[in-house]
Parts: sequence; C-alpha cells; structure tokens
Amino acid sequence: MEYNFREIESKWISFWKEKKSYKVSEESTKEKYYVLDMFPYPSGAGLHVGHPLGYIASDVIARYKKLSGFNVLHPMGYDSFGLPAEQYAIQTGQHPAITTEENIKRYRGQLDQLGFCYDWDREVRTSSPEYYRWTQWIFKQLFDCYYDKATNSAKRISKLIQKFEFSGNAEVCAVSDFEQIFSAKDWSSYNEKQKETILQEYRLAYLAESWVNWCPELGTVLANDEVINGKSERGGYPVLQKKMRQWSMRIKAYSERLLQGLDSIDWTDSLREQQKNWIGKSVGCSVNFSIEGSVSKIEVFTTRPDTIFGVSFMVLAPEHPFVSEITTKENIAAVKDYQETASKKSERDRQSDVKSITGVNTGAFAIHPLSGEKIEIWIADYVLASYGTGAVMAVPCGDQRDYDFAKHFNIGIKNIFKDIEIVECAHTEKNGILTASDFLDGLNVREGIEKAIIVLEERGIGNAKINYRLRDAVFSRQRYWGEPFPIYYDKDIPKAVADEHLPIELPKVNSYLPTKDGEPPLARAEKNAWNHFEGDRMEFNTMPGWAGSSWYFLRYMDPKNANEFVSKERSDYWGQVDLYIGGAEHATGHLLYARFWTKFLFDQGYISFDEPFKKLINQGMILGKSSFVYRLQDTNTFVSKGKIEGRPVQAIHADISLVDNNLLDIVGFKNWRKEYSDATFICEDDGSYICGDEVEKMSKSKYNVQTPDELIEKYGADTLRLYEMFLGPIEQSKPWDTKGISGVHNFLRKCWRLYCDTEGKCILDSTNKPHKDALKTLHKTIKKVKEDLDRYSLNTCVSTFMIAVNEFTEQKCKSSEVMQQFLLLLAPYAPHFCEELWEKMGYKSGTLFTADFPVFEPSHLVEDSFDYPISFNGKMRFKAKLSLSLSKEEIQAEVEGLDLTQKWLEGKMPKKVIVVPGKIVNIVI
RNA sequence: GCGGAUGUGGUGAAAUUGGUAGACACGCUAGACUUAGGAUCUAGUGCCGUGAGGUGUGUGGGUUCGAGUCCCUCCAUCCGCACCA
Repeated sequence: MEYNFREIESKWISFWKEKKSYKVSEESTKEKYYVLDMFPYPSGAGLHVGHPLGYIASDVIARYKKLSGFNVLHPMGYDSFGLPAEQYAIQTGQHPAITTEENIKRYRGQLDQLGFCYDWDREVRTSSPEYYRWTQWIFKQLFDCYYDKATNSAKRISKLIQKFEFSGNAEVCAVSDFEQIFSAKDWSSYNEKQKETILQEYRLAYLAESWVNWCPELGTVLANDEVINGKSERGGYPVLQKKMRQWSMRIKAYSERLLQGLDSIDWTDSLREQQKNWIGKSVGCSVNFSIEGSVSKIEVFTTRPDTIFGVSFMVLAPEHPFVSEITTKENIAAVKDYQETASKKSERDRQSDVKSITGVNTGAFAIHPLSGEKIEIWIADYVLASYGTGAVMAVPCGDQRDYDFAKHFNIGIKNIFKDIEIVECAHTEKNGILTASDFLDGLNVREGIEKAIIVLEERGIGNAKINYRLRDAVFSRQRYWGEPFPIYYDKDIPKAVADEHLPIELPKVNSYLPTKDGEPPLARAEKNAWNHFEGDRMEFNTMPGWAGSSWYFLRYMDPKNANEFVSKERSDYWGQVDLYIGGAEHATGHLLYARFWTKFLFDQGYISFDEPFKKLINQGMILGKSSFVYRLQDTNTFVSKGKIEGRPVQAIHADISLVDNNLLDIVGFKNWRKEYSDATFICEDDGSYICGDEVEKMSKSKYNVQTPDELIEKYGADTLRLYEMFLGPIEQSKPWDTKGISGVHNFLRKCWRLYCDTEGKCILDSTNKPHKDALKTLHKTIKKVKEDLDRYSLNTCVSTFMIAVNEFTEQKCKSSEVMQQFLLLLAPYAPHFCEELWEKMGYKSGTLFTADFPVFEPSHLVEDSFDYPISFNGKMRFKAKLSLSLSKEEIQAEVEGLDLTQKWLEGKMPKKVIVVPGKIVNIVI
C-alpha cells in the first residue's frame, strides 16, 4: 500500500478529536511554554494559503516543545467583532452574529484539516457575551483609574478624590491635560456634574471633546493606526478631522513605559523601531513667550533651546486657541479665511501639499523672553495643532521649514552660527558654535542646550520637557457589531454599570444603520431590548476592534472562569506568551494596545508581568501570482501576450484556476463570466493564448487566491505543512508557487517506503544493532534539527529531513531503533504521517507526542579523518583526506609532500602555510 | 527627508562563530524501466571555455593567509514614519 494520506489524515484528526489529545491542564510538574497565534477575524472568504503559514510554524514549535517535555499552551480563537459582518448585516438584515457563526464554522473546518494541536476547549470569541463581559469589566477598571506620576502606575480614582477632598489638585501628580488649580474647598463646592467633568480629565478611559478621524463613508471614527495616508484602513475611504465627544484611552500616560519596555522583549528591530517611531519621544524644553498687550503666554516646545536667540518669528497652528484673541483688526479677515481653508483640508491634503508655503500674519507680536525683541506671530498649517503645544518658535537659520517660510514672506533671518553660511539654506546639522547669542556665545550644540535650559528655568521662562508623538487612542465607534460600553448616563453624567449587571449585551435593533439624527445604531434599541438599562440612557457607542484583542491571550489561560477575567493562579502559571507569531501589520495597533492593557492590569495587581509577548515573530506575507488577459480597448477581443505589439489593451485579472503555466483555458474563460461568452481571441501562432502574470497580494478581487483546501485534497495536510515551511524563512514574504510542492510530497512517499512495504506492513527490524552510518545520519540530523528549531529556522529542518531520508534510503536502513527516533524529529511537521507510522511500528496508538525528543549523542559523529580542502591563496584546489590526530606541523608536512601540491606550487616556494586542524589548509604563494 | 529590512543560479533558497559558495528542492537536459504516470531510478545542470582553466554572492574600495559573512562608499527593491518644532 502506498502512502494514503487521505485515509491517514482523516483517521488521526478524528482520533485526536475523540481522545482530546491536545487538552492542556495546569496540573503539571512540567515547565510551561505558551505559543500563540494572532487569532483571525473570521471573514467570509475563509482561509487562503497565506493564513496557515504562521499557524503551521507555531504548531511545529508547539509540538516540538511538547516532545521536549514542556507543558504547552497552544490555543486558538476568533477576533469576531468587525466591519464585514456588520456591512453584510446592513445589506441583508441578517444579524451579524449569524454571519459570524457561519464563518467561524468554515474557519474551524479548514483549521481542523491542517492538523493543528490546539486545545479547542479553550477557544475564545471576542463577540461572545461570556468573553466581552470581561472586556467590559477591564474597561470599567480603566474608567476607575488614573495615572499617578509619582509611583508611575495606575491608581484608583477614589484615591484621587480623597486627595481632592483633602487638598485640591495642586499637589496631585497625575497625568492629565487639566491645568486649572482648585482647592479642597473649591472641590467640595462643585456639584456632581462639575466633579465628574474634572475626573474625566484624569480617568484612563475618559470622555472628551477631541479631534477625531471621522470617516463619513463608514459612518464612524477611527484610531490613528486605522488611518493610512488619510484613508480608512478598511475600504480606503476618505477621512476627515472632526471634533466629537468620544471615549478615549489615556495611553499617553504609558508612553515612557511602552518605550522602555521595548528593550526587555525579543522582537525584531524593525518592529521595535516602528513602535519607537509611533511613540515618538523627543527631549527638549518648553518656552513661554508673552504676547504684547495681553496677559496670555504662548507656550512652545523646542528640541533646540540653544537656538533661542535665532528666533525671528512665531508660528501658531491655525486651530490654536489664541488665534482669534490676538489677531489684530486689520488681519481678521485674512486669518479667518486661512483658518477656514485649513479646516476644510483633510489631513491627507495637508500632507500631500508639503511644498507650497502658506501662512498669514496675525498682526500680533510676541516678546522674546530673553532679548525682549518684538516678534511677529503668524499662523500656518505646517504647524500641527495636535503635536507639542501647537505653536513653534521659528528659527530660520537652523530649520529648513522656518527658513523657507521666512524667505517666502520676507521675514528677517538672524544667523547665530559662527562661520557658517546660510545664504542658500538653513544650517540643520547639529554642530557648529553659537554666536550673537548672549550667554550662549561660544558654546556647541550640546552645551548650548544644557545652558539654555538652566537659564530658562532660573528665570521662570521655560522648563525641560519631554514630548511624545503618541496620542490618546479614540475608543468609541459608531457601530453595532462591537462591545457595548458598561456605561449609562444619569443627567448626562456617565456612570459605570455595576459588575453584577455585566455583560451588557448587544440589544436587538431593527436596523444596523445610524439613526436619522446621526446617532449610532444602538440608539435604535428600545429600552427593554437591553438586558440591563439604567439612568436616562445607555451608551450608544461600541468599542473598537482592538478592545477584545488587547487581552485575549490572558483569557486562554482560564477561558471558562465565570468570576474573574483570569485567575491570578492561572496567569502566574502561564505567564508571558513565550512565542507569538503573526503579521507585521499590527505593529502600531494591536501590539501597542495589548502592551498598554497588560501594563495597566499589572499596575492593578491582576497579573504579575507587564509585557505580554516575550518573543515575537512576524511571518512574511504569502503573495499570489495573478494572471492577466489583455482586452483590446472598447472591444470584447482578447490579445495573447506575445501579440499585443503596442496595441491599446486593458489588462484584466483572470481567475488563476483558468490558467496553467500562463496558458489560458479559453473555453473555461468564456464560461467564467457571461460578458466573455462571445469573446474572441487573437492567439499566438501555435493557437495558444498566453497570459501575463504579476506577483500581488492575495485577494478575492484579483482572482489569485489559493485556498489550502484544494492542496490538501491533492497532497494532504502533512505535505502542505512541510511545503509551507520549506518555502523559505518564516519572516520573509514570498510569492506562492505550487511547483515545488511535488518535491515535498515525494519526500514523504520516499520516507514512507523506508517504513512500509507495498502492503503497508512495517519492514523495520529491531533484532540487529543499527549500522554506524545510520547512527551517524540520525545524530547529525538530531543535532541540526534541534539547533534549527531553537532558532526558528523552520525551512532548513525540512532540507535536513530530506537529506536524512536520502541517506537512509541509500544505506537501506532497516533499523527500527534509528527510524523510531527519526519519526520523532519529523513529527512536529507531519503529525498525521508520523502517528500512523508510529502505530505501524507497534507503539500504542496516539502516544507519539508523549515520547521524548531524541537526544543528540556526539560520539556517533566522531571522525578519525577529515577531507581537507587544500587552497592556494585562498582558492580551493583539491582535497586531501588526512587523519584528525595529526598536529599542525604534521599536516603541513603531509600536504607539502603531495604531488598535487607540487603541481599547484609551480615550482615556487610557499611564503606561508596556514593550517586550521579540522577545517582547512591554505598555502600562500 | 528619517528609520528599518533585503540584494546569492532559470526559480524557492542554504552557508549559525570569517575557513570547500549554491546544501535541499523546483525546473531543465539526457538516459533506463514500463499495459503511459503528476510514478520510479541513473547521470548532468552558476556563468564563460572543447579543454586545462578562468570567473562568480547588487556596485566600487578596504581589513585578512582567507570575506556572501567584518569596515567604508554608492545603487536598487520592499516596509514603516513623515511639515514632529
């Protein structure tokens, strides 16, 4: 019997399911290991071949760790709240829960086929009330906490209230944008609403009027990481800036810790850099400029306080609150006009138009805090309201934008750099000596910055300050299919629902669209449609997609716990995720938010670690190869690639199932779509139609999606698993190409033949001692496979298996001792295949993964001679087999005595002979 | 503009600490076997050259007995950020 993968795979899949072979328990004396995949959003399209890449890799590692004696947690679930199900609901009226359930079934079916060792009893779904009950509960904790700067951790809001009651907020050291000072007496005089308004300025989850990314097409706000180049990440719709009252997360409070934490985790440089960039720390100093004829002061942030004497004007963002106050009568019209134009521009427009220099003079003057000079105050949209203080001190001699602005509007440029020309452009490098700068004269940049900050602080004009680019994350969405907030409003005061009423379940609504007044869909729910209703109304917004995914890795540890989101005992046992595998697209979204929530839960003592993912691997994307047919413009005639010859054609994606090796199945193509049924073709001379091809992202609309299903049908899951790993390094993106899959499939068949005869009977022999060559091959393989698995080089393991099978075949190895060990090496990659052979070898069914991973025994690899490469001037010329027991001198003597050596010396004397025993001999002529 | 990554045969790729470049596969060429298959087996396959040999890891340089690997220069591609003060 040949290797019958269909029978074998379905047999073992049901075996594992029935016996719950992959159930994981905390009651174990083994060391724990936690391998996690980024859980998928169950889309209607199902899995394509790119999805399993990471899942296969994590499954290989999970199984390897199991064999190596670890208690392995390897769970899977679904990030099941999301837009597509909701949009489908809007179109069809079908509840998104139904769509989601159907999609999950499909995903589960596909995942099951691949033979993963997930403990499905631990499955989580972010959209199930049992799960989002705890998402709501964590939200409540965030709502009930503020960030204490003194202890650098989150503290209960009740502590803050105590402080307010005792001594007001002057002494309070908390992260907040609230700048007014009140006393204990003031506090007690405030009514409930006033108090809550102040508290909102401190809570880690808070309501605020803020500038948000509003996407009219999607009818919702988006977080910064959900906006790519001014367009929505999903759908690519335009995004505008709008001021709205929204829930936000005070993630800014954690900026420094999110930055510092990056040093303690094993992530790629590129990912860490991306997060560093996103957090965007810059060290500098804030400086206050007074305004002529006003008590207000404009605060600016600068990283270059040393250049303060080079300031020749100031620029405010058009949205800066002082603008209307300070603008002089003559300038009001122009300023208003400019503000209006700026507000209409979307962020995208502002970005794409970097080159043109625009701005308007307000007519007001600031006073230079050190020199006392009068400085013009301008507004311009190159200054962003949302970064720093929304105002800059312009130093044209040291900053290119300021320089261009000054040139354009004829504002004076003051040079403060000694012996440096600034006729053509600004001096932006951080070097040079300061001049015309009073007490800073003669200092270099570093000294200048230091001295400037000291003096500014002494004179009460400024302070050393650190600025972060990271902004608080908008946390509400005007959508239906997300977690409802555990919040109700009582006379417009937001209040948290008591724990015993959680979860607040999604109420039934008659439509999933916003209301006529633009309220979110939840506003449609009748009072009694809510499972809990309190106050005047419930919160109508829902939480964003990243809410549920910010803590799901904790729930896997204790998925059925009805009393806690995770018990301390369980989270202490499993701890950090040891290995997390997923795509790089989450760099500034999910991965940052999950770190934030983890740090918060750590602060509150619910868990004992403050970084969730110890080691992270980004699997590369598997790209698809698309095929194109070329339609003559405005006709229904298609031209073969070789016959285009400069004719005007339109490239159209053709379904890749209709194309084999760029050859189009013309009949199939005509039947594919109605509009092509009467198409005509201009073919190559041999009558064939040749398509063009291009490597692109796999997508339904490009008709280039390869599903794993057909490959599993053709070759089996074990082949697919091996092949996806064999393709190349896990982190690398690569085009999908099925050409090579037969090689891997043949490998399994060849391997099968080592164990079984054509009847399917085991042909191995346990009576004779294994031959030393077989042992050598085995231990070489053990060593290499273990080393490669330990460094996640999963592709090279497959090569190693192939080499081993080739060698065993050549040796006609029949030793059951050797082949049993080899089976254990291969098992993480091809579990069904190996379980079957394990059983055939006579071991108890399904016990393969309870065995121990083979141990490398160096004695089998000991050699007494080595085939030395003999090189001349570094070029390898020939080889010579020499005993490894020889000393350097003896080797040199042996080599020099060889005929071939004399030949290559061409009669010359060697200048030098380098001998590295066991490695190489190099003769320098 | 800033930051990160990557450049090796016709293709996917190996080469972990500087020590035989191209393992392992795909593809291709030739052959064997055969009631013909997407099967198996044998040999070959970086490039140039009939050959000895020469040459070769994006470019140019350097360090070294020896460089794909280390250092400098430039180029290309991909990804992220970007009027960030």
